[in-house]
Amino acid sequence: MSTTGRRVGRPRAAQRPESGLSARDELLEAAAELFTTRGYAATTTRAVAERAGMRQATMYHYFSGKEELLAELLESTVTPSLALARRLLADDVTAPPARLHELCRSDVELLCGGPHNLGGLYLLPEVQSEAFAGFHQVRADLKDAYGQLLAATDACGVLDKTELALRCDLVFGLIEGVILIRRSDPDRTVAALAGAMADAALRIAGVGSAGD
Amino acid sequence: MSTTGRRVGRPRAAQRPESGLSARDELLEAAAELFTTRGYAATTTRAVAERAGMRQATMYHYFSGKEELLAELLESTVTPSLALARRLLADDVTAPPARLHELCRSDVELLCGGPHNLGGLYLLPEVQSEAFAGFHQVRADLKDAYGQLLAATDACGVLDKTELALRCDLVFGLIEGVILIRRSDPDRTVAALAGAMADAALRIAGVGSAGD
DNA sequence: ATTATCTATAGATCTATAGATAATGC
DNA sequence: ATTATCTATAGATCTATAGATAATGC
Repeated sequence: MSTTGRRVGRPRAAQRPESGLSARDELLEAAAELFTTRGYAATTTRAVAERAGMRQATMYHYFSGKEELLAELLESTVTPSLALARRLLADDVTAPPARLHELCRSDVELLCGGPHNLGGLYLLPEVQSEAFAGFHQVRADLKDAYGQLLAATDACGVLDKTELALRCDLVFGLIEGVILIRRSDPDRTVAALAGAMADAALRIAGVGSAGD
Repeated sequence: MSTTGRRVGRPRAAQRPESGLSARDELLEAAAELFTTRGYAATTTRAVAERAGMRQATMYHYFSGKEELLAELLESTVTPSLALARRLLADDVTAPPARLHELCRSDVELLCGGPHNLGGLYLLPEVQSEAFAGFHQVRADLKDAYGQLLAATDACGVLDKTELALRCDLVFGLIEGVILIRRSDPDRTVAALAGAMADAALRIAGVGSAGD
């Protein structure tokens, strides 16, 4: 029974109060802050490790390098959204527009939720590389879910395939655009913004009431 | 009268066909490509210079460093839009919704126009630094112009100040979001997208016809 | 003389590995 | 014995400057 936080292994050189996180999570947390504020390439492995409370070389005990840190952070931004989208797709009780609204709303909340505008990581040019195929796959699945809900929303089948794809791009772009809004105006009330964006998404989808 | 391209100064080590651009513009062009595809911090001064056809040290004859290159590229993405916005604000013939529509449409065209998704540079975390105050000022002015056109569009004065500010954020966010759309789907027909986004912007503004 | 370029390089990094060390666990 | 950490460092950069050089201009 370890009452104090004494752990296996050589003690750290710079002792700090216990964060409660595992060393691995301390590194992810540090990387999230530094990558989002200074940029990925501009952040050194030393900066990440030291902010996490350990020496540079120790990082390699947990990650093979910066790239692995980024890949893990990226996936954490889309995985919860995809899980929600799958739940909403399976829901055959709620009307499609309400489900689309809910997906948009929660997605905005998730993207704005954490302390570090993690969504902004996806804007890094480096992310286009194939090293992040896992992330791109999850994101593509998420977008596909948007497309399915959009199609369901257009119950009468007014829109053809091309038009649906265009609206999907617009809605998905609007929602991901919240990353830019959050960046230029970080102290916004998230709940209000999320609701307004979901309303806007429905208007773009073509089911918004004319004068709400 | 110089029929050949013989110029003052020591000749370049690696001779290439005349690009027609000044050395300064060759550097900006090279930087635009590399910054947008590989990222700012990941791009070395050597990479920029060599792609522009000169040696690394020569770059310092034209720019004080990478930062100055980025600052100049950034401003080039918003200055034309602001000029257009000012023209539209001064136009007292065209109806406000049509002017807002035109601003959105051209803005999308400008952001998607060049060969290099230059708008994407604005997503770089480094840009938040004060070194780019000039760019941020122009962008703020542009957003302000959007706000004024939006207010004019709401002729009856249905929306209060807060609601107008929110819609301005949404519209501006939607338009800038085209950067993300372009990145994930680079081969899109720009004209169609620009029209669709301008339509979507008007719907968000609250003046879209219900069933178009 | 002026200019645009070059070559060379000092100094400052940064990454990733090798190998030592100081805990706990058995 | 196992583990988490440390220290030290080789090798590979990258930036920015100093100073030389090869054109044109007068």
